[in-house]
Amino acid sequence: MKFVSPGEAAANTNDMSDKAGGDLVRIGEMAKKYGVTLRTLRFYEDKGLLNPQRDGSTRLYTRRDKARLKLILLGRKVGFSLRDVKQMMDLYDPTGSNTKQLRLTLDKSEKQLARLQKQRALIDDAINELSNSMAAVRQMLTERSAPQASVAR
Amino acid sequence: MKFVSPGEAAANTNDMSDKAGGDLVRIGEMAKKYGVTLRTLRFYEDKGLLNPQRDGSTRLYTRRDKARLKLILLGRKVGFSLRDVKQMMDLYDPTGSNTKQLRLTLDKSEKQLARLQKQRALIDDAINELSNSMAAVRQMLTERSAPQASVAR
DNA sequence: TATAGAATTGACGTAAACGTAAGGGTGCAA
DNA sequence: TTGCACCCTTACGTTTACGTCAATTCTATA
Repeated sequence: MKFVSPGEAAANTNDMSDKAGGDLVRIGEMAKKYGVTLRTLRFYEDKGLLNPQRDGSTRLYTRRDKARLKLILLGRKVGFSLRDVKQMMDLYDPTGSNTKQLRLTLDKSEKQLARLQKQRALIDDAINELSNSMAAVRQMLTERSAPQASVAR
Repeated sequence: MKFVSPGEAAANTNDMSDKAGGDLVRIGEMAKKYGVTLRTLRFYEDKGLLNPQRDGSTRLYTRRDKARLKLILLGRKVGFSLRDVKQMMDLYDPTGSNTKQLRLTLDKSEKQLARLQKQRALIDDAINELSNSMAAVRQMLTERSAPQASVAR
């Protein structure tokens, strides 16, 4: 059974033969499309974040999987753990207002935002400290005619 | 053989009986003084970052060890790996201008500074993205009378 | 002297998100 | 038929800086 020959895959328009939304892609194309490795996609699946169909043993990713992957990548970008992402996504219910999901997401987001701001503060701190000691080191290098070392004493 | 009774340890002024600089402290006090665990101190020693004297099997930290620990903690704070810290400290030579050490330190520092700035940029990015999606989620929560979910589709 | 408070050396465990083989299958073009 | 290009599962390895026992010993003090 054939789905998309690797060559013409990019030229794939809208087939829409399948009710669930056509354009099934295999793992290689999926990976290329989103800049991740095959291992990553399989890993996400293993962790319950993705659930592609199968043709025999071959994974086939649908539009839905792509949407989920986008969310995962966004989550990862803003610093959520995969566990968090999973928790939030698991609450998604196509029928319903998803209030719980949204609330949880908002809650986690607030906490994550706080973490990020803290991290930024730490990094700013580190940058300052580092800049200071760099200045000191430069000092010592320029006046290294006077042999007093004061770094490791 | 007794060194410092845990109680009066804090009231320890300058003994200076030993040529190498007195005020030897054991690991417990050392840890308390610098806010690290015993495990950490032993770990640093294991990695060749510290080299306390011994009284039998008991570690005794000198002024020199304290200075080194301070450096380690500073390095850690600005994001150096322990390996980096060790490399830099290993070049320290009490007799000499330490030009090599200083150059290496400066070199590593520049790279680390670049990494920190990159990280800050990433975090700023993340903060922005997160803020945006939070706004979107809030939107959806306020207008959740209209049951169109658009998060996980 | 009994006991509590330090210290010691091992040595396995942890976290996160994959990397990296190893070994094997399928389909298609030359 | 050979040879790629893909795909699969299983499973150990990686990284960093320690955490967490476990079993034992030392020492000071009441």
